[in-house]
Amino acid sequence: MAMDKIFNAAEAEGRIYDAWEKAGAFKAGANAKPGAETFSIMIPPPNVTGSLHMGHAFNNTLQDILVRWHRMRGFDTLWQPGQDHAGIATQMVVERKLAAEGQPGRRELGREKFLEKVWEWKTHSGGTIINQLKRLGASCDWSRNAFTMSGAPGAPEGEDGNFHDAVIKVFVDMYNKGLIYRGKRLVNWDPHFETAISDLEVENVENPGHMWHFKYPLAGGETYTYVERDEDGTVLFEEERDYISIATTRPETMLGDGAVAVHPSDERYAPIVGKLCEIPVGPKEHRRLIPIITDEYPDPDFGSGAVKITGAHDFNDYEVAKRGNIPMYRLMDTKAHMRDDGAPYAEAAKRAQEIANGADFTVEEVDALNLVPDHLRGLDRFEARKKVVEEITHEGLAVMVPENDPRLGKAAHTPVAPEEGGDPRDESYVPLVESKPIMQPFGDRSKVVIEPMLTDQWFVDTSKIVGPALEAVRSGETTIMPESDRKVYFHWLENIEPWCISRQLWWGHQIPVWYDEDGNQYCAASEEEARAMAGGKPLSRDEDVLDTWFSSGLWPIGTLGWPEDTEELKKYFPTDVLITGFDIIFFWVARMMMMQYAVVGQKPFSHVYVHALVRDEKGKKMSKSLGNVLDPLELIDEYGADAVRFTLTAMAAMGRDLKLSPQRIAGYRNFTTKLWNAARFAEMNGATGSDRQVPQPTATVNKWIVGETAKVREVVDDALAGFRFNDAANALYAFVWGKVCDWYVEFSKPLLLDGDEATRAETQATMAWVIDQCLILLHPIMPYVTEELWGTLGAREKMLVHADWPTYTASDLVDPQADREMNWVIALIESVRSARAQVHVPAGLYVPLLCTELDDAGQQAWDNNEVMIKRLARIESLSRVDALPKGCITVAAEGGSFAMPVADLIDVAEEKARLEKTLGKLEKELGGLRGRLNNPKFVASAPEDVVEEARENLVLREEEEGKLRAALQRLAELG
RNA sequence: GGGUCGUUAGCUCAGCUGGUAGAGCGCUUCGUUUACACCGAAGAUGUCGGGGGUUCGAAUCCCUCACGACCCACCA
Repeated sequence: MAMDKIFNAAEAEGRIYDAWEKAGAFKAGANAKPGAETFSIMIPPPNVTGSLHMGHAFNNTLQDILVRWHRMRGFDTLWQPGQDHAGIATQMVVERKLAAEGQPGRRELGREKFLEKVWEWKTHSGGTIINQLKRLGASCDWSRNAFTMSGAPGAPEGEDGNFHDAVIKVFVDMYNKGLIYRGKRLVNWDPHFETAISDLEVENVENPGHMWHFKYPLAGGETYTYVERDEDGTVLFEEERDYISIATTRPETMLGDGAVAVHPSDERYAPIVGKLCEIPVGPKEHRRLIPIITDEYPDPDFGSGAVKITGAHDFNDYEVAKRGNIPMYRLMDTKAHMRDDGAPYAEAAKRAQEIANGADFTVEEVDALNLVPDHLRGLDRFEARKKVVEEITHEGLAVMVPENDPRLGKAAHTPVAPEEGGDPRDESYVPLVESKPIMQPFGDRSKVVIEPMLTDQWFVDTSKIVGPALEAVRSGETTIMPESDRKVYFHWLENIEPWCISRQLWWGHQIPVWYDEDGNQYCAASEEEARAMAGGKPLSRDEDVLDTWFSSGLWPIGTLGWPEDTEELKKYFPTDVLITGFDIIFFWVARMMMMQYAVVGQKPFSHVYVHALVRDEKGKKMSKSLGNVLDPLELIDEYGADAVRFTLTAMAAMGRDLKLSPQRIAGYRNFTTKLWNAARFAEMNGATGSDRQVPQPTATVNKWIVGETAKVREVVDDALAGFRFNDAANALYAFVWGKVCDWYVEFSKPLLLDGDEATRAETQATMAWVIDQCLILLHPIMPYVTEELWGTLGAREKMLVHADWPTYTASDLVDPQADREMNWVIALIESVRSARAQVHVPAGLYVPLLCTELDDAGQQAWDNNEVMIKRLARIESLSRVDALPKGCITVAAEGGSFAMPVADLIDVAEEKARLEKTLGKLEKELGGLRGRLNNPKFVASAPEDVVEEARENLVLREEEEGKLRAALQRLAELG
């Protein structure tokens, strides 16, 4: 049956993938040689909510290449797939779905019912990305597909793995070792999802904002002399003040101030340190007084040099408050609305005043106090901010400056006229509100401003487990590529902060800690155990679940059955390579390193290959909001999975962003077509069904291509071994297109069509073998076309996916004689074609070739390859002559001089120009060579082979130069 | 503010441990020769960001400047 002219990817891909799966081709250990080494890769588990994007396509293509390559080489290979339960993302998706369907919401359903809904959703919609990965051609062992919530309470049938057991066991063990603790800390609070999140889940974004300046009046109307001096102590400014000036970007938090801090060395405020000042907001009759304290934190050169301390709503203030035993008043609820609980303001303020005056207090008591004035209670924090600013300004306690004060910036704001007070000096004074960019923290999923919040959370004491993770990379036990990411890894781990692992969500691994009535903790793998520990006291379980990354941190062991001592764990752990994007080095890579060492005392993987981000053709990050997203599935539909994979591979140079354009993919789709047609040519000429033996041909071309094949095999193996995926892809592209298609197929035509029986048979066998080698070597990158051709071109014992990867070497198969000869032939053909084209000899015209001199090697090369040269260079005949007739175009070859007598065809001036141009280039080269060789220092200090090479080069170039000059000479005689 | 990376042909990028610059796309001219027009043949284009230095020799190593990107960070 005749083959089509192109590969029908859309038709073939599904069929081929099914065949692979049916054959169990991807199963762990499939195609392993007896006693083989193992090779294992853990897939970075995509979120169950995820769908395949370009980053996944890239990431998984690279993994698949390594996996297929090892599997073909006979390793005992495992590519472990699975999904992550993705706490926040999944809970969000299900809640949205419930809302869209008009079903009862999460809170109405209650925890248990809601979780049922999540599992339901997971069962029906959680497999999307698996099918998408299959379309890419990912050869994961799907029979082992894992899920980070498998085996959790409430998990339905089919989700009965033991990942949950692993997570719980790790928590309990770490708790017992003192590596996990609970405490009231200031954490990043996401008011949208109403949960704590870790530092890593916060994105700091610069936005235009304001900084207000307010006056905190001194208690009892006290005054002091405020003096500013320059470095020499000269007085710049001096006035009597009854207030201290405070700058803030968050006026609403003033309600929770516990103190005002100045730097101990700041002489401006020295007279008032230790005194009390008044928070200029809230009901007048209950104005709170707070102490002015000293702390190293305030920078005297920034703003007024005085900082308000709100320990419960700012990370810096929190530290200051801890140092100074300043009460931390929490102002907001879980939605970041101003608190609306507890006693009325007057009562709370009274107690706060006692504390400010020195009364003893506890953290719990302070946290219970609601210092939000009654009329602000329940307001959104931004609403409250507006009100606070208004009230203070109206009262005349904003710092006033002239309208033209540079600090005001360009942004106009309506000055609020003071009802009383204000600055008496000039009516045109306005409140000092600086417009400036402010760094604000946002939740990476909610996109809502994060609120620092004082809450009880669970933490991993990372400082205690970070050591081995650092040491492993320092010592090279685990390597991280590229180097720059290794530095990033170190930098982060060397400055590691405690990891907040509790989330106020429902979808996740619930923390295995129970409390009795007195608040004592019982950490155990089950409620029964906890109860036993508590001596039968009534217990209630901690409501929180664990950060998703806590469980994905256990991915390498959890997917292999730990804590059970499984065969797989013994065989495939530690894994060999982790391939991942730089964006999750901290989230995932670093945590896996820490956790695996903490739990099983071993590295999770030997190599980490960090790849770049896929961007659009303009270098922009692909994002839905920008609308520049390239959907890998659409691209696969249009160009085929092989083209998409090859493109990503060819562009996978380490360390840089990868800008993807459809045009590029089309180019590699053309490459698959090229390969297809080479195979088609082979098939049409009976060059199929290689018997897997390396051919031992006699014809030079055949010897040559066998050697070229061996060379590229070595290049590909070396490249893949070094994770230089692009080098492998480019070498194969150059070989298949540039060597096999451009030359070998062309050379073979006269042999196959007109050669004698033996030559034909030999060429068929060689070509069949070469094409097979192309398919084998390309298979890891382009699995579909290659598998299809493999099946088409012969009856095989095994599918290509399990074909034996070759081990022949260049030193075995390269015939230096054949190599030289073919290079000579190719150079001659190229020279003839070039000369013809430049003087416009009609492309189809066969012309005679004259030869004035030709050495033995050249003669032999000609004789061995005459038919091929004649065909490809369009030569009619070769004759030896003593002198060239007038009007020739000359062609130089190593060891020979050729010419084409085409006097009636050529334009003398054009030919002259051609020769001169060539000569010009040559001369430049000669100049460089002579310059170097005439330099005694070069000859003395350069390595011998370099000098030798230069010498040889010089001889060759000079020979060429001579021929060109002779040709010009003849031309001159003609003209 | 700290860190990392980048600046090479019109575009997108390769160039490992220094030996004198490459690929793909695009462009120009020619071509339908029995694998392929998703093709073939022949071409053109670079003071390798600027400036110093080390070296016989630097796109490649060092210093410096400029521009760009990304990551981290508490300046109220």
